[in-house]
Amino acid sequence: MEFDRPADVLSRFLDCSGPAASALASAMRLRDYSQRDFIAHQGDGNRLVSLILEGIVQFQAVSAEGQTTAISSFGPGDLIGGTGDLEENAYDTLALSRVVVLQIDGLQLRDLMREWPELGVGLSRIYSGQLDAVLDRLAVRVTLSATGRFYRELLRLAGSGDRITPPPVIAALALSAQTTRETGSRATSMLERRGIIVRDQNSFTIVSRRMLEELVV
Amino acid sequence: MEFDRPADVLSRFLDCSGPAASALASAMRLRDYSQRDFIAHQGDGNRLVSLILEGIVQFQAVSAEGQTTAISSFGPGDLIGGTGDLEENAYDTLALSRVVVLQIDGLQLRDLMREWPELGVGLSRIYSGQLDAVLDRLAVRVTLSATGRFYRELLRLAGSGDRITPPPVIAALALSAQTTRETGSRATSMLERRGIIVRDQNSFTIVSRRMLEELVV
DNA sequence: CGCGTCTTTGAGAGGATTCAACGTGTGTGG
DNA sequence: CCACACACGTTGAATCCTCTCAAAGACGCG
Repeated sequence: MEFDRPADVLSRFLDCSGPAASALASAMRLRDYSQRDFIAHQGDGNRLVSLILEGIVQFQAVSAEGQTTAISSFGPGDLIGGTGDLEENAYDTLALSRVVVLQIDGLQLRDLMREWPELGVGLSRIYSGQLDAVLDRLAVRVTLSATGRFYRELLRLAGSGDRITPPPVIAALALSAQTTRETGSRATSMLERRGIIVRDQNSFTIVSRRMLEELVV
Repeated sequence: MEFDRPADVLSRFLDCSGPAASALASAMRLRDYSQRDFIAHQGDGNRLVSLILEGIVQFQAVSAEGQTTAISSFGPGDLIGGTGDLEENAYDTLALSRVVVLQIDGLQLRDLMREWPELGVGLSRIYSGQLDAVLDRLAVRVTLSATGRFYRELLRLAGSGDRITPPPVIAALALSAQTTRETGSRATSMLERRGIIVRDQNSFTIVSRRMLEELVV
């Protein structure tokens, strides 16, 4: 991916014409972050708009007591930062892996959109998709129990298959289910005791998908 | 507002030219809902995109045990429904007051955007604003305590003034702070006991805004 | 080998919800 | 006009879900 010209990448992600993509590309700067870099901090203004080309970006909030919880994570094709209207973020933005983005100032993007309206088409599609995803996540957070969310993430990870290789990292799964390692570990061993899953050295097999699905409450 | 021509309203909300607004307006249907009407149910597909002209729309999730929690609420200028990509909503959409919307099928909107790219500019601005708002709300949900969220909603309701008339409905406030009536009531009477607010028959006065703000944790 | 990360399990604490009961006001239908 | 249902508010008590703290072992890496 990083060998493509930025304009091509933009044209693909935003589904826009060559000239528009070129104009935008020349206004954006390529930037990369290594794993665990902070892209933005809680309290920063988010004037900068970044289009993720590669890697996973996670938003996480730290509560008053200091524990951090993952709010949401985004990948290639997603936009982070945005309006520039909002005063500041209520969360940290960090790179979960090596991350490559194209960045532009929010106001400058707005100006460019006036010149190349078609850019808005792709942007609105992306934003709308992210909005749906986040709303869904919020609904799940409110509706489901901690273990329920954990099981749900497990099912999502398994996809349509029943085997997960390599075995998932409990801590990471728990974090993305917005709970703690310990809760994840307890939930997993409960599944194992009940025979709903089988674990071995290098894989994770769902024996009874139905039973697992019933635990998502 | 309802006396304006739809095209004018659209032009204002989407910040687009007259012709584009007219084209869009002729493809959208005006529709209104009375208070407490369901606009969409949990599990429905959301092919339909609605632009809110008037009224407040609330998304609420019902958990397995049956209690409902408000996820987010939107007002005039906001968009509900969306991509059409997502299979189904994880929440109910209901009218909190009388609501007037302009509706269009999501796919049809996509076609129109191909013809009038400038529509995307306004749409992306709206979506991006909503995304920020929802992310903020998610962060708050994860970070703050139940009473903290309640106090925060109270401050938001008060705006820059110190007096709220008519006095807010505790139950509604609690719901929008994603907690229960009881917790809201307890939080309120605590404020009163400590002299941070004063309540009478028909108003609600914040005596010490600073102290109230300190309780938002 | 030491270090850091991951996992596991137990015990404890705390926050928030749930259940229950009661008083109040409002609107509706007989 | 009155009885009644219904939503709201208040308070107490109990419960339960999660998180925190703690400790210990396994594993991979430099």
